[in-house]
Amino acid sequence: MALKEKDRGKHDQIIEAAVKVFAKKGFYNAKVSEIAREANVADGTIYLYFKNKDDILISLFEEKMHLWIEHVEEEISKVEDPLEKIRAFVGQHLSMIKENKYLAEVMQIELRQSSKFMRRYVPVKFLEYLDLIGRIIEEGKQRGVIRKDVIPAIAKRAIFGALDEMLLYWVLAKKPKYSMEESIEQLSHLLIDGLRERHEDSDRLRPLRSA
Amino acid sequence: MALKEKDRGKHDQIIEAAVKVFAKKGFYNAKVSEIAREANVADGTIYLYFKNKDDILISLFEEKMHLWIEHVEEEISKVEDPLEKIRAFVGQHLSMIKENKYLAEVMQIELRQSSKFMRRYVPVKFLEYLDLIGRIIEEGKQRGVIRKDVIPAIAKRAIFGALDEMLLYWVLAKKPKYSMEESIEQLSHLLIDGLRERHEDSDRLRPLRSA
DNA sequence: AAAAGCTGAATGAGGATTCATTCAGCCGGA
DNA sequence: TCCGGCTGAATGAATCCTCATTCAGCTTTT
Repeated sequence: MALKEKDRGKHDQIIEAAVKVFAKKGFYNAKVSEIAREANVADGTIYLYFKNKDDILISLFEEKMHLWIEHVEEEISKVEDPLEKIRAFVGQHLSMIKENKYLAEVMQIELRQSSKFMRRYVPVKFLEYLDLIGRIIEEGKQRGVIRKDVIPAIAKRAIFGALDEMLLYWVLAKKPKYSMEESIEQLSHLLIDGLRERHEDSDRLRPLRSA
Repeated sequence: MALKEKDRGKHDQIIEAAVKVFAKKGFYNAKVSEIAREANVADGTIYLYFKNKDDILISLFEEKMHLWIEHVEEEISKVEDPLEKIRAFVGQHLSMIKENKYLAEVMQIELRQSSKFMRRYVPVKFLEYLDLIGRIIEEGKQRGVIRKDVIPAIAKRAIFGALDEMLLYWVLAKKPKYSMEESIEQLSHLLIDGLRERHEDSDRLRPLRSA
């Protein structure tokens, strides 16, 4: 009986270790034997659970992303107003680094590489995540709080990009110059103002919130 | 006497070849011998001009980015209004893929990796590029066309991120669903609306341009 | 004929993957 | 209940292959 890791199975142990090692070294500089060591498992054991090194990374993406999407979806569903959902999404995405620093690092740095150079890999889960933003925008347009001329497919990428670059900043910066809260506020304001429909009536100068 | 490449020197030949090969394969999957072949040069020659493989990539970043910044700076200086400068910047960044597809791909995919995992490398030129946006924002605040509460250091990253993700879309998509022009318009509108100061007077519903 | 520039075959390190071996736990027979 | 045999998960040392880098010699320039 396992003493540590409360025996969630070798598969999970290995994934967990891989997140850590990939985050620290990057995929190409990470040694399989290092992952094995971190997972308290023999080198060979890894090949009982994964086809090869690539497969570890891809499984990691899919599984972790899946959990993350579920989490974010739930948080967002608690909010009514689409524009406030945007704010919530901003908050969630940036908080990824608090929830799971290593995961954020791996997603940040390795996902791009992989989707470009691993021939067969299509980042399904990533697209799903993107679409989460897309759906918020659709809803906002429907309800008349987001401009009719916003194209969700474009806007969702722009929004994701803005968030992701901010997240990258925290991932890389040793000593960040701005607090997370401040950044969430800035980003939300920028995006919400950029998206919102401006009605004839008086809301022009209404503050976004009492803040 | 060189027949092709009109003898701009081996150094440039190698950089040019490296851009192509890195774009196609990614840094880690690119073979030095492949770069040599592409550059019509012997493997060993590369080491007369560069310390090692890493050095090729870093030189490439610095040199190419330098040229790119000069180009963008010039284009932007032609525009007066800071908000229109934002539009110009958006246009320029997205056009990178037309000017130099391979370069765009390398910047997109490899720069992140490198700044995280190459211990000593600080992407000076990248920071310079970011700052270009920062200065536009400062100016806009000064002139009262951009909100006073926008923090340039944060906004510049958000803007860069949004642009870069869009660019990535073109780099990766085989069959893009949206035209470049459309995307430039969408992005500009989103960002300009997000940043602009809204004065008491009537510009609330003034269109961004006749479009 | 030096010097400088270039060449590309040879080297050797590094690391992913393999596979012969071990052994903990289970089953059926006595 | 105890024992011998069996199973397959787990191990990790050995293998094998892939390049980055080197350098002894060749070519071109001055």
